Amino acid sequence: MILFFLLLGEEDTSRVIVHIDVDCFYAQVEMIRDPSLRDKPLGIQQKYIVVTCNYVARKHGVTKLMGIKQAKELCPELVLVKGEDLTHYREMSYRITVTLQKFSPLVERLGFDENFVDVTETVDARLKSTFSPQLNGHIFPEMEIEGTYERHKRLACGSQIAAEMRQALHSDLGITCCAGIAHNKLLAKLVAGQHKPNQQTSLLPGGVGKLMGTLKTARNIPGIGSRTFKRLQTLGISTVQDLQDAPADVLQAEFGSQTAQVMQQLCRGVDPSPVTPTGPPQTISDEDSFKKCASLQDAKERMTGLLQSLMKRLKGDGRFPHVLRVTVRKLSASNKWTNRESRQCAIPSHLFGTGAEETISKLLDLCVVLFCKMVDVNHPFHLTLINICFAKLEARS
DNA sequence: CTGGGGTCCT
DNA sequence: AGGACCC
Repeated sequence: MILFFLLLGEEDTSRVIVHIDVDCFYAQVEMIRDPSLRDKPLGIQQKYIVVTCNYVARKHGVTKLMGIKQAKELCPELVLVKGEDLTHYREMSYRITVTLQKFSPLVERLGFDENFVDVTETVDARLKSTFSPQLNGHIFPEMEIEGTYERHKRLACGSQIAAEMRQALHSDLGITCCAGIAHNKLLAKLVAGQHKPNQQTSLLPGGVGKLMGTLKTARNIPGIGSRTFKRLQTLGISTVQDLQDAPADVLQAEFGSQTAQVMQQLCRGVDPSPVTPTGPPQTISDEDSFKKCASLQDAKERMTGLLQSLMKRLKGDGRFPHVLRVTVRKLSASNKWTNRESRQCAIPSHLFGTGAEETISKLLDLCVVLFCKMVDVNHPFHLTLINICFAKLEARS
């Protein structure tokens, strides 16, 4: 059956994908830790930025990634909680993924607060009983007639499973979220945003065109980032409709045939990418940004702090890293982005044989070597960020 | 006065 | 080692 679609160059619409998107994640974690924050406007602060805020704060016009100063102007009573230490968020994030894994082993994480779950097999199993599920939650596009979803049993079944997932997250962890249910990852993610917060939306296959039409520009298509969007604008392409109408040869000339084809599929709501189970992290990193770091002594103190925190996380992970990477950001008049430099080296396995103190001291020596490959410490320098990353994590050898 | 993370590809 | 993308 699937072969038949593929041979005709058509899409497989038989999958059922659920996208789970936690409501204002960091703010929820802090409200769980301190319930007295629930009815107050709450912002999570990293350096000078409100990275996210609860819905009480949003009513006052506070938004994600807003400067502290502007947020306080809009909402003088805004309560700010520092969120630079991600420990609690990371822990809750993995608890959420583990809870979802009870419904299907096919769970893919996207950042700390989103998960894709492929529930196709669960749907197939449930539909073998004669039971016919009712659709749970909102539907897109909205329709007047209820109960006409007989053709969409699989979607309705998926929406029941999504409701069960959301119930489990709420009763087990106290977390509320949105869910989107559709036949691929792109559409599940996009439709999840239709009704917020703490609601779920299912996409009828006939609503794909309309859903894609709700996007303001092609930049809002996941997978089309700022860089690609600028190149599209160069070609006079800005809206999703522009992209749908763009001649294939124009896109191929700018991006190459593979990228062009993926973009043409995405803008039509076509996304064959599988839900790839995420597993344990590939890297463990810790970073700090600051106004100024201008001496090797200062850098060593900061790197020691990062290493201490990383060693604790490594203990919880159980694996050992075989690569160490140090990244710095140098102060530069123009682009604050992309001006990061990194150097990496192998970690001798014997380094983790002794006590933690000794290990940290030897890792710091390696960090300093890497650091000095990027920064000439005999001349004045001005750094605004240091990152240390453990990579090639393996079971130990 | 734009975080602190992550992924994969080139 | 850097660059794109995601949150």
